[in-house]
Amino acid sequence: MIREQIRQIIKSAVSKTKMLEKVKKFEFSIERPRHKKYGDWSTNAALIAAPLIKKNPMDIAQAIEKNIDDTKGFLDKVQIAPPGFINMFFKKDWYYQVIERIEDLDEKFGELDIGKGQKVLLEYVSANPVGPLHLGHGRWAAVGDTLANVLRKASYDLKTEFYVNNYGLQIEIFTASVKAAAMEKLGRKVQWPENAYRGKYIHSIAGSLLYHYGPEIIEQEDELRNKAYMTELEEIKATLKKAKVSFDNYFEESTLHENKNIEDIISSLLKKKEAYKKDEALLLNTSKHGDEKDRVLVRSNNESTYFAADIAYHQNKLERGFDKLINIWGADHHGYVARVRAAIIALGEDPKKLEIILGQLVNLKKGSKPVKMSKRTGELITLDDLIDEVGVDALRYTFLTKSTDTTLDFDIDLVKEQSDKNPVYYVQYAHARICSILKFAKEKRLKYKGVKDVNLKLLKEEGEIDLIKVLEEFEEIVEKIALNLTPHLLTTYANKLATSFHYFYSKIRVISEDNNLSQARLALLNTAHITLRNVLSLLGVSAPEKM
RNA sequence: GGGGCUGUAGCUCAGCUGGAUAGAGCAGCUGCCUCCUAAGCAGCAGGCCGCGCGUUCGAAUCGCGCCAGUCCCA
Repeated sequence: MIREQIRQIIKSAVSKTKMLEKVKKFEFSIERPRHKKYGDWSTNAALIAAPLIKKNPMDIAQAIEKNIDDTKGFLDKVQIAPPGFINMFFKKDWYYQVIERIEDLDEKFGELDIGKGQKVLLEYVSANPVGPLHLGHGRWAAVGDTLANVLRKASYDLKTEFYVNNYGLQIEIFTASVKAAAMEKLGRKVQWPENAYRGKYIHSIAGSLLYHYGPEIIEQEDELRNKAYMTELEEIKATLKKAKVSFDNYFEESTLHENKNIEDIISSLLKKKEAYKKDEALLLNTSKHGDEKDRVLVRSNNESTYFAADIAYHQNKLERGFDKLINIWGADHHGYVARVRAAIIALGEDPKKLEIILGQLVNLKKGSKPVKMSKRTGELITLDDLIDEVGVDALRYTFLTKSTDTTLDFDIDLVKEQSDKNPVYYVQYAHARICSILKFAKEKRLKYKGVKDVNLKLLKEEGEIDLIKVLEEFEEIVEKIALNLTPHLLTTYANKLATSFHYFYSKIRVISEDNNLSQARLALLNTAHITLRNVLSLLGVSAPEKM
């Protein structure tokens, strides 16, 4: 990328000054200045150097500037600005090159090789299959899916996974609830379990099971349990599909029990002397590895804990050869992070392989009133309903405008009400406008010849050059997201790109009497089209041809 | 009591691996459609970047302390 090329140029200029020969570590930044008057790129090298060699930063800057060797010839001018910035201005020719490159790369524009050779497993959503997905799940679905798209674009060998919690107390209560609902349907006397799930969906699952398997299913305990949660899991998958989210793998917790993975992990931890007996229970020595206290693996009634299963699960992931495990967890699980990390250390694995994105929660609101989200009250707004109400595009985009670090107030009324003015439409509208111009060109029987046969030098308006500059940033955005796991930067960029395009659109007419100029502008339009399409595709948001 | 996250414009939020005049959307006000879609553009107004101290040539950004909100654990 261009940033590294500039870094090399500055580096060699610095070494030619011979000022920093005695300095061992010299790190400076290459950045895009906020204001145009400071050029296209800028470096603080002189400011960093000043205290190291006790010289005036302006003098150092001047010395560096004199030694800049622009072999590729894309620098128009270099300026020194107080207190010691070196600002570089690029020739327009350099930006014309960007157009050629984008057109050439097309849908590959934005691809990077930074992740090459790294196997990554991204686990997210992982909702218990005992009820429909709700708003909070939707946030992680959108964030996780887009993050996955970006990581793949950055050449990571990525797999996505949904951990299905189909074992344990929750499932038993859920099964008992479905059973009670089924019996009620058959007119039998029912004792609803304590803490029963009471939602409408419980009754519809019961109805569906009775319809497909007859009343006998009620008495077949294992069958009932499996069919019940699998029915719900299918619902979850359908909702995910609606949200345009798909997983490479659904990993069922029960397999860890069936394959004795949990037993194995426990005996191996005992052997390593990481686990110990206390009273009748078995504990893992997590406090030795940074957790605040030791945690129970097996209770005194001889049942293994959820934690034990989770250790086995993570071990399983590592055994599958992943170099990095990324988990997206809701912030309410944050107390869990330390103990899972500790467990990984106890297993003798590298805890750095585990990266956990703790996503803050979503508060659902209707107007100014908070809406309680509980699976058991039965009164809950499902993700499915929500997609119907606001649309996938608006939903995904909205979720991706916020950093995972912020608690999100999601006001249904507001999102519905303002849907016309939602930022997603602003971005999509830019795409529709591009298509509209292309359509108009077609009507005029004006055929774009391809960048090789176009005189790009005709592009010299401010609105044109500025647009190219924004297009060029796309790769940096992909890089930043992949390295920092911050997919929300994509909407910030999408918005910037749309703004730049809308400005271009309002100032510059693409199709005109001047044929050569029209061709040049069609080249630019084409690259804007490619970039916007690629951005929207990473976001999982549709790119409409008209609106 | 301990911990995670947050505190930036009236509202919802970007920016936070330190940079030169702090941004967007919504809400408000003023202009702009005989011309590729006005779901747009241009402009106005709106900010002790929670508070204090520190580090630095330079702090919304880093460190420490405090205050507030939220969630988790006790």
